[in-house]
Amino acid sequence: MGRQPCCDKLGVKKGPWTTEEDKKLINFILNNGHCCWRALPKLAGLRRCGKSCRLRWTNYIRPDLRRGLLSHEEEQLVIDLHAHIGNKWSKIASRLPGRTDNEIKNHWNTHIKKKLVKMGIDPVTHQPLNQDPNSTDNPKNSCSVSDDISMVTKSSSTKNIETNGTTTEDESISTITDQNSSMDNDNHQLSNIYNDEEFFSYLWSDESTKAETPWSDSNYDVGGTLYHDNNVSCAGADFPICSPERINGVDWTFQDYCQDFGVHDFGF
DNA sequence: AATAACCCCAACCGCGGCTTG
DNA sequence: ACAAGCCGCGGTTGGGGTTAT
Repeated sequence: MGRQPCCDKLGVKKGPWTTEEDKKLINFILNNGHCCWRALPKLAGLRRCGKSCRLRWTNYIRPDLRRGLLSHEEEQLVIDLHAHIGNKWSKIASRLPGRTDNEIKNHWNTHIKKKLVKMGIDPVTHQPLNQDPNSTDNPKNSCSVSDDISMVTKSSSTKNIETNGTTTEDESISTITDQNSSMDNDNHQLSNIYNDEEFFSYLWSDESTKAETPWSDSNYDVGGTLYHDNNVSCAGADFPICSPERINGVDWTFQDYCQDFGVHDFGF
């Protein structure tokens, strides 16, 4: 009955990944994809459990990741999405290309949360801290916050966030869009997301996946049919290279990604 | 210079939903 | 139908790095 055990708990390594382990993981996934996380460690010669490999790949190694702090616009988007859907980090991350749920969660807990509290905003309800969360009063009367955050707060506080997963939309999204109207091209993607009225119904639904992110947008699906364009030879092996992807107005290739987060150290 | 306090984030843990046999 | 296991998600933590004293 049932499946085989996921992994042999005995002899499974824990803790920080070494460069050597990363190299093995990258080499294996680039050559074979990650069709099955359970089998991957053994096939790749890693003494890790599949879960750990998946985490390492999705949160750190994945070539489409953007490193570094979240931009101001990304931060605003996170705040607004959080006001709508709460701690659905994976869904929030699906709207920030190159960002992981773990990264956003960390950023929320270490930066945004504190920032909101400092501004007198409850990071859970997105209401002013001294105001009854159920109240529909205009928060502007009871709270003074910075322009950026107050805009977000205003938008979220004029909305009924219900626990059953439905919400009554109003002009809040366009409010934010107005604010973003002065953004440069790099930020248009984000403002478009704000402006996407269908987006929030997408988020509420179970249909939402990461299918719209650049990563799973076919170009980076190493588990499937991807790397269709070119190959590059390295250390006697052919590594597939994806088509350039446009993120925030910049054309990226797999090599760019690798260089950006240091995979060149592995010999790519 | 030493050390205490704080910050940050990679990685682990546990749970729920889904899949498999 | 059901038990066992996988996968993905959100919460939490440990330790390295940084700043303050």
